[in-house]
Amino acid sequence: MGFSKSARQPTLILSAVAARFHVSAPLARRPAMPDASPPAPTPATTATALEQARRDKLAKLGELGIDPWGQRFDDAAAIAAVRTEGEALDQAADDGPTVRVAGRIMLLRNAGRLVFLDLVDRTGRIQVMIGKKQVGPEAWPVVGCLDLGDIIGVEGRLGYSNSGEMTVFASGLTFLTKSLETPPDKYHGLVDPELRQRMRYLDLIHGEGVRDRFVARSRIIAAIRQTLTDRGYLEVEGPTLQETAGGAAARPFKTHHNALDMPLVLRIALELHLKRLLVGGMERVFELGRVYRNEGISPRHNPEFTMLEAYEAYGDYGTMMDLTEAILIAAGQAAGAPETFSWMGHEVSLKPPFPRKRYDDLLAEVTGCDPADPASIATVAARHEIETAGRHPDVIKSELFEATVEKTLSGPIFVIDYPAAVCPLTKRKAAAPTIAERFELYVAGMELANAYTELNDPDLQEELFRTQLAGLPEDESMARMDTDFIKALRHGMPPAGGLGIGIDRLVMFLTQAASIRDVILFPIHRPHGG
RNA sequence: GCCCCGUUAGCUCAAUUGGUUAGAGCAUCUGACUCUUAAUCAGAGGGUUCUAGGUUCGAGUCCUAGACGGGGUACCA
Repeated sequence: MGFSKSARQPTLILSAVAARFHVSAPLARRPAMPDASPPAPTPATTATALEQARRDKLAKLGELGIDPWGQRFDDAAAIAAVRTEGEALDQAADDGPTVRVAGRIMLLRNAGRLVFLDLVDRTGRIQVMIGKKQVGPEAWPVVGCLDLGDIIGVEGRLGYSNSGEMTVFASGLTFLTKSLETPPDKYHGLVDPELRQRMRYLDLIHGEGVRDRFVARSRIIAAIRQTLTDRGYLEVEGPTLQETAGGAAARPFKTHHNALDMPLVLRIALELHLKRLLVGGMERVFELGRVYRNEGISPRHNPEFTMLEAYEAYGDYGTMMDLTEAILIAAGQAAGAPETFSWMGHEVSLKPPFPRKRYDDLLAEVTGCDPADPASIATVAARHEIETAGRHPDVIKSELFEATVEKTLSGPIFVIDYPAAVCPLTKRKAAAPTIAERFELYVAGMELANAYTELNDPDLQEELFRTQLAGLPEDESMARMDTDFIKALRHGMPPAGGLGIGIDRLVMFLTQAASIRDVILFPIHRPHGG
């Protein structure tokens, strides 16, 4: 849908002597609805009593010849820019410039024939004063129709009130949109976390720092894109509907395609298709996209979340460590995060270089076991009530690491060189085949990034898929056989480094949010029962 | 999935050991006010106490089940 010049709001005509309120297109000119039945009568309950008061004002605006749903309103300045302009003014003078702003009425203070209101737009807040004498008795009734939450445009002189508050002294007002619902408590705002998430639009208006956090999210993602494209990466889009959900260990969401009459799953990772593109000669690729995992919900897990994966031919996990550090620094700056701060009970520092520690060394430090000795690991694992019987030593080691080491990692810290058996997509160290060239970046005990020197030996990849699948339900293994992927590897994938970053967790970290739901605009919720 | 906690007016919150007609602020309505700042002042209206059962002379409060949410835990390499 495009915009046409004809839809432009007629220019406000102001007289220096007697300023008038602008009157927009009469309500009567609006096309009648096909079923021109009268508005549904509203029962006299509390809920609609509040709404009815607003509907009465809506009707009154119509009688005054004003469209309560507004039209295009051009040339409004950002309130933040107006405030900057106002800072430079002499507070005592009354010859400030005429400014034009638009926004939502957040506070309304009625002092008889004088009304003060706080107008908010995406950039800031400013006080507006409207006086009966200043606008004349004809236009004054419009002011009586204003409610908290209404959206208006205002034109007037920028100056200061007697009490020193920067103020737009209205000479013209354009009604832009009526709000039929009562806003939340004007002081406390919306507090109930359920309402805040289900009605995020209200949370964005009334919640302290909520909009800032989502602005930061947008800037973080832009900074990541910039960092990668500056390094010659191409952004691509892989399929979200797949036959086999590979690249991670998670239960997928299942769906079905009717025309093809085939089951499909939603992707759980981006990895395997991006690697196909490495085979295809796209030597530096990344994707920023949604993945879906049919798992539990927690302050750190949402069923759909945003992932970055990046692959660089001729690199390795060391290349990706440098890239990860560059991305975090750029994202931190974009979010305006301080260099050091406290988050989730951890003291964290964005000061590079981030420390790098070997997986086995951390395990030895924290648990006192000998990482090279399966018996020693099993003994310590048993003390942490980890099941050891009949399990691969690397799996026990991995569980022990998660149970003991993870929570001690304040970070950001690179944990490097993982036990190979839990890394079926990773290249082994040439000199030590039981060690995989993999790192995870931890912050506040939470995994933020995961990277490998990518396994590009098709025969080994196929073997790892098979052995990992043996005795394991497919849901529980990340090594889901993907013969098409093996076929691609057989054509030759260059040696490469690959990186995955959980964007939601990164945004949590950089905006110091306690829950993933604070950084996802519309996190999942059960429907309310009917 | 399991454990703990919560749900009272549009919003934010009270309500003694189970005891009168469930209160307050904001919001709404009526009135006053041309310099307010969560404006103020005077008055008024507004409730299926999440739902369904139960115990009791009496339930917002106790019990059972359910719904929704928050935290934890399991799962999530």
